[in-house]
Amino acid sequence: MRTEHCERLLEQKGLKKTKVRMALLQHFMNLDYAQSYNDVQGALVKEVDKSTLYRNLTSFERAGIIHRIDDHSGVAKYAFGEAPMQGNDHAHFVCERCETVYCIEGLTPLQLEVPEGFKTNQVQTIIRGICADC
Amino acid sequence: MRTEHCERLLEQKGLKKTKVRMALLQHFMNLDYAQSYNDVQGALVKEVDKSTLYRNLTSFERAGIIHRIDDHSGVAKYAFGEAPMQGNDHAHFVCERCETVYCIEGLTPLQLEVPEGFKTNQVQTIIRGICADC
DNA sequence: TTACAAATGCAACTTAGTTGCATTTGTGAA
DNA sequence: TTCACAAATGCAACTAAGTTGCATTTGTAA
Repeated sequence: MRTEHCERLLEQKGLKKTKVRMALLQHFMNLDYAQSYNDVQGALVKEVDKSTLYRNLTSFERAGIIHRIDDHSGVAKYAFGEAPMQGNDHAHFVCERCETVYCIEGLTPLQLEVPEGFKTNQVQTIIRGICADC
Repeated sequence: MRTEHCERLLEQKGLKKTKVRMALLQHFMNLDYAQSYNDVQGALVKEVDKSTLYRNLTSFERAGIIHRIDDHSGVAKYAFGEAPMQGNDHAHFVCERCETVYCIEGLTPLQLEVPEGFKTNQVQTIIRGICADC
C-alpha cells in the first residue's frame, strides 16, 4: 500500500519512478520531522551518490512533495509536505537540546507591522525551545 | 567624533583598538542594513585577511556590537546592534527585489501556540517582501 | 621601553552543495 | 517485445563559506 502510494505520488508529479526516489519518498513519508542531506544519506539502505541525492531533494522540493527548511544550523533540512506560504500558517520548531526540527501547523496568522513603504509578502517563523521528547 | 565614538565602544567592550576593527566598526555604524562577509570585505578600503575578518565579525557578535542574521540566502549577514532575544521585539525584513536585509524594531510580541509538551524559548521572524527603496 | 597577550596574515583544510559529462535506466510508441 | 530517447544516475572535479594552526606583528599596561 505504502509503495503504491509512493508510486502514485511520483506519477502524479510527473517524476520517473526510480529506486532512489522510491526509497527517498518512503523515508520522508515515515517521518514527522526534518532531515538534512546527511540524515537522509545515513537512513538509506544503499549509499546513493551525493549529486543524485541533492538533485532529487531539489526535484521533490520543486514538485511540492517536500519543503526546505532553514533552521539556522548551516545545513538545509527537508520535511514532507508543501512549503509554508502566505496564508498557509506553518512554522518550524527547532529543539535546542536534540536539534530536531518539527513543522508546526495551524498557527494563528501573524500580525506584523512593517515601516512605511515596506510591503510584506511572507512571514517565516522559527521557534526555538525544547521539544516534547526532551 | 565618530572615530572617538568607535574607540570608546571598543574599549568599553574590552576589545583592542586595531585598524581592522576601527574600519569595521565605522562601516557598520554607517549602515542601517545587514552586511555579509563579502559586502564588508568589498567596502573596506584595504583588503583584510579572510580569517581576520571572520574572527572580528565573531568577536563583535560576542561583544554584542553586531548581530548575525540568517536570511536563508546561504550566507550569514551582520548588522549593527544587539541580537534580538526573548522579550526584545526585533525581526528581519528581506527585500525580495534587492536582497537587502533590514532590522525591524518595535514589533508587537508574537503569540504562538505550540503543541503540548513543547516549550518556546525564542521566536525568530523573517519577513519577505518589497522594501521602501524598491 | 619592554613584555606579553591578543590580533593579524597566510596556507591549508572542512563541509555543503553544484556542475559537466559519460553511462544507465524508465517509459511510451512501434 | 524491443527500440529510442529523455531523464536519472554516478563519478570526479569544482565552488563558496567558513575554520584552524601557526608564525609574525601590534596594542597596551606596567
